[in-house]
Amino acid sequence: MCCYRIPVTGSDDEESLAETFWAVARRLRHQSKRTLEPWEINPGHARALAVLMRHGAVRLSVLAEHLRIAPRSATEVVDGLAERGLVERQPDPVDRRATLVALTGEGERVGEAIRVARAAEAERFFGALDPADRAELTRILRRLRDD
Amino acid sequence: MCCYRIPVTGSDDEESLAETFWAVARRLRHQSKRTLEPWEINPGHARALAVLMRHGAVRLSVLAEHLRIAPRSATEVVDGLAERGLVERQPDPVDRRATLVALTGEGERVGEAIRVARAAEAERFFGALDPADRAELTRILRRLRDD
DNA sequence: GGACATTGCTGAGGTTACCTCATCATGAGG
DNA sequence: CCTCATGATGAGGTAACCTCAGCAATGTCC
Repeated sequence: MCCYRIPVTGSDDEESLAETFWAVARRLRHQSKRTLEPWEINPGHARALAVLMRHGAVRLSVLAEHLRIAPRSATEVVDGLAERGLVERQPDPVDRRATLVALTGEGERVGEAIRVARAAEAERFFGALDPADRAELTRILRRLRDD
Repeated sequence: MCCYRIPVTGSDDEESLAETFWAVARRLRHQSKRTLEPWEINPGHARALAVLMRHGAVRLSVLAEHLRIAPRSATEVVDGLAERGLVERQPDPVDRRATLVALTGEGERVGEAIRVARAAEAERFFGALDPADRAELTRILRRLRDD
């Protein structure tokens, strides 16, 4: 029943703007994953590293806030990174309940390498656009982001 | 160590194009979730409904392909939708191993309602742009999607 | 200077949305 | 027919989240 239909070409593409947007997002996400493969690190861990690179040692709860996850979940992310020797817990000197999460030397090296790889990836991805289009896209996306 | 730094303003926004893109994606995703709330349906189920709306009754394995998930996972999605009375399994007349997944009357009503709500949502979201910008965005995103 | 609520982290255990592998029935080709 | 391939699903696993309860350290208020 119903099935004299064009065979599926591989993906659902209705030509709405939103669909196109998500198709691009999917492509970018896949590329991101590939970028992270050399370090065998997942996007969540990479995000945490990025936060620590930008903000230095922070309390676990602050890290959670940045990552927009529950503090309990941040505990697990930190456990994972600590296992790989990329971060370490330190006592917070001003509040002995709290623990600071800090990058190790190795963590900084890896974090920096990932930052560079990510920048190259973005360059490759958006490099399909000429500078004018890139500027346009930036302007339009900012408007959408800022409502 | 290292912490004479600017306090966090609330979110991580480095001004790269990729970051901006993801910020927009996040906003769109949240809005989508809100759109689906009235039907207490999650994005995965909504996607399945959309596939069925577009293609009619299809084999479970074909549905899985469209959703880009494993057939076994599609079984679960269909279970969920069947529980709510939105789809039903039918024997495939040409292959008794296969089962077709078809929308029920209720499923079609809900699917259509969601389609309309989604269209309105996209209109609201991208309505921040004037028609010229919208056309620009479409053009640029298509290029990024199609490499 | 207790008493008491609050805060920061984490153990225990749950949920969701996926996955793989094994099984079972059916179908298709030699 | 016998064998191999295929479609769905049971069993069981994983990743990344969550909430709730508990413990230790802190802050507050009389």
